[in-house]
Amino acid sequence: METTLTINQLSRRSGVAASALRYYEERGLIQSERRGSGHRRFTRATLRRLAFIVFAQRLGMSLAEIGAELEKLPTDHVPKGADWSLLSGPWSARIDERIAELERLKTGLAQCISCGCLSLEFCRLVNPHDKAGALGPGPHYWLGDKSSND
Amino acid sequence: METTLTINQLSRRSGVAASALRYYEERGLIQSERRGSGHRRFTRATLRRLAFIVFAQRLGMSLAEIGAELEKLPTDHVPKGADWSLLSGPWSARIDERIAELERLKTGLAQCISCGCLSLEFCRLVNPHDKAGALGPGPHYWLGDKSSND
DNA sequence: CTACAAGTTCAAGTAAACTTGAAGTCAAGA
DNA sequence: TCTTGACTTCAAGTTTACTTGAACTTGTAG
Repeated sequence: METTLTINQLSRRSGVAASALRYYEERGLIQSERRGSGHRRFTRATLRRLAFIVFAQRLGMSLAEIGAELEKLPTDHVPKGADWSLLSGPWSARIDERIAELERLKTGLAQCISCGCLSLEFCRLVNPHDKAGALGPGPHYWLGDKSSND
Repeated sequence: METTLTINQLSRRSGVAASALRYYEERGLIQSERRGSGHRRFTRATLRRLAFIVFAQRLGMSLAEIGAELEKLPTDHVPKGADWSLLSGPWSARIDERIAELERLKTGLAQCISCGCLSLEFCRLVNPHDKAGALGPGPHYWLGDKSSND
């Protein structure tokens, strides 16, 4: 039994389309060795890397951000539990923040939207610490105007 | 004092770019009256509608989905608290689901990814009830292959 | 040896959610 | 009246994350 995987094997095992895998490789998120013919071979460790990528996407991260995170993994050996754990601390915090925001939204939905008090106040709900920024597509900046005098 | 808002006034108050407001109007998410000149005038109620739109986007909904939700509001009068409340029930549930997923992800980050047990198992974390589907961009289907015999 | 499945590259297409630019019209203060 | 600044439309461009198709090569089972 071979210890490496072809692109379609990896695709089947991970659920990520082969075209996406090629794309990820092109973006530097995963790596492969090439056979003489040019065919890719992936190590099984790539499965974990992919799990992390999918995971992070569900958290709303862009591939660019994910790539930056993955660069924190050591390159001198195959990353193991301890290496992944290094990432997981900040990530738990990240998830907690997101959960906290959702809780605020939920409260706001009940109180603020339904009662009719709503206008600019809503911004504090969505983004209480004024860090409008790279939040993906969509309007990025309730609270964008600091000196609102109208 | 005018009771209606120009597009730039609405933009400043909502934090949503004027170009985005035109786009939303084109998509039917908001409405405006037109002056003889063709200039748009928005009612203040539009602010609440916008708040809802931004809110929903933060929950990861597409404009199409948001539009569908907004259609549930009555058109025979300006929606008030009670009307918005009608939407808020299902929405709380929606938020709760999302929070639950994040909790699962958090657990999984600690246990599954970092310990090394990971591969296909991860799917159950991301999508425990096998409803891979329209989850936005990204690989949609850990668990996409029911009959994995390799 | 011959199919045919599986692999390759590269360019172009897609979808969502906007933004930008051009070219022109309208409104308001000095 | 003149001159900005705000507004209009419409077409085209942008970004992210891929997918699709064409044209071609490799690998393998019979």
